[in-house]
Amino acid sequence: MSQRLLEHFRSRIKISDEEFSLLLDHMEHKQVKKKEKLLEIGEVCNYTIYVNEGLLYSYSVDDDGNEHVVHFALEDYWISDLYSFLNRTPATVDIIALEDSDVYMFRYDKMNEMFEIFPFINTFYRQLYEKAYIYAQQLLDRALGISAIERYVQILKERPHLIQRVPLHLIASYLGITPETLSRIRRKLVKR
Amino acid sequence: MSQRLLEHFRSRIKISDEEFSLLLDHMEHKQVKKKEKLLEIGEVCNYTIYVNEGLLYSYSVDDDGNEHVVHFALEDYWISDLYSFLNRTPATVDIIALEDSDVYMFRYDKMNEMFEIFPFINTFYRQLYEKAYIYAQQLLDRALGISAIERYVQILKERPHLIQRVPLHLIASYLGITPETLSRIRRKLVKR
DNA sequence: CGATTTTTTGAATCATATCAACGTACGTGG
DNA sequence: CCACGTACGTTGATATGATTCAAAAAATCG
Repeated sequence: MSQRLLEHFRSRIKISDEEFSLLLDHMEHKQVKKKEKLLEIGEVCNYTIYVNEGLLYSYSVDDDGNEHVVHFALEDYWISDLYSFLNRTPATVDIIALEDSDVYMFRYDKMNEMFEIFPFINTFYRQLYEKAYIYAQQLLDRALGISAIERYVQILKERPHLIQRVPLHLIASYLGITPETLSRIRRKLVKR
Repeated sequence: MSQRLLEHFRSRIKISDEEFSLLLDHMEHKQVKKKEKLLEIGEVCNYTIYVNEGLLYSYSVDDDGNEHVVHFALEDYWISDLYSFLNRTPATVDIIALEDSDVYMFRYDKMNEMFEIFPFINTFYRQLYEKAYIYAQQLLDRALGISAIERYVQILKERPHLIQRVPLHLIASYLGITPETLSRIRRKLVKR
């Protein structure tokens, strides 16, 4: 069911049922199995992915081979390697399903066509990226300004579902700390 | 002279001289003196500011009273408190001129009007925020994944002008480290 | 020039990483 | 459906990088 996706668009722009139906024709619908890889480092990213059901995440690998989780996308989130997608350069992240998932995808080839057929998609994406940018800035501000324990508490508050559905070592990686440190933080918090 | 701003638009969208002229009529042009404040924490942010000449920066103040530099905007950059601007909520940053500057500003009241008169502005902003989002993500990835010294080296490489024009304690604040640590990092680097 | 701001230096302390070991849970093939 | 292997989480000891506080040196401003 694409009800969630329709609501998602309607929260930002005016779109009729017919327009939405037409738009859906330009998207791809896919079921992905847990652990399935939707993008591999080095490939050019051809999709922006909307998560209708399930949970995907992306991670980069640094020069020392350390993985670093960049983004978790659960229901109603988008995920992609935007830089690779827009600039047609090799992706710097893997995107992998953490759970069996149901996704809708925009293919790069169709983007420009879409912006012509549906001018309102510009408005939609402008608003989407405004929000994404603001959120990234907030995370950055926190990453630099507050301690690991406070960052964990923030995430507990803001995205509680994440903690329930994601293994702790991935949360640690997302927070930029080691699993050991996260374990110790959690012990401290329980004691309180 | 608004030549730089015209180029700035033309790098993203098609815009005729007349359209640009009309667009300019919807913007405000201002000279600001060094140390002048363009936005104060608590106010609602009414502008997105384009830096034509000079250098502005924004910083937040955390619960412990520590200032944290969020953004440096030199020539051809934009600066604002986007969350405050879009949601009409109190700003969380001050915006201050670090040098005498020359800026063009979009006022909030006129934004919706502008999106109607100039539909291509949606496209422009979409692309602007795509880029801003990507950059913020990169910074975040670095903030969490690499050490202070590597972050400083990165900024040296990517925005060398910044180091030349901005006091080091503000660079330190931007990197999320203390001025003392930055001083020690620089000593190490010189020794190499 | 004097006053203020900026940068540097040193010593003690704190937060987090690292390395190593162990316990637990989990799913997968037999 | 059980047992084994792998993935996940915790704990301890030690090392490292960054902060804090105090002070002095250097640069900049009016």
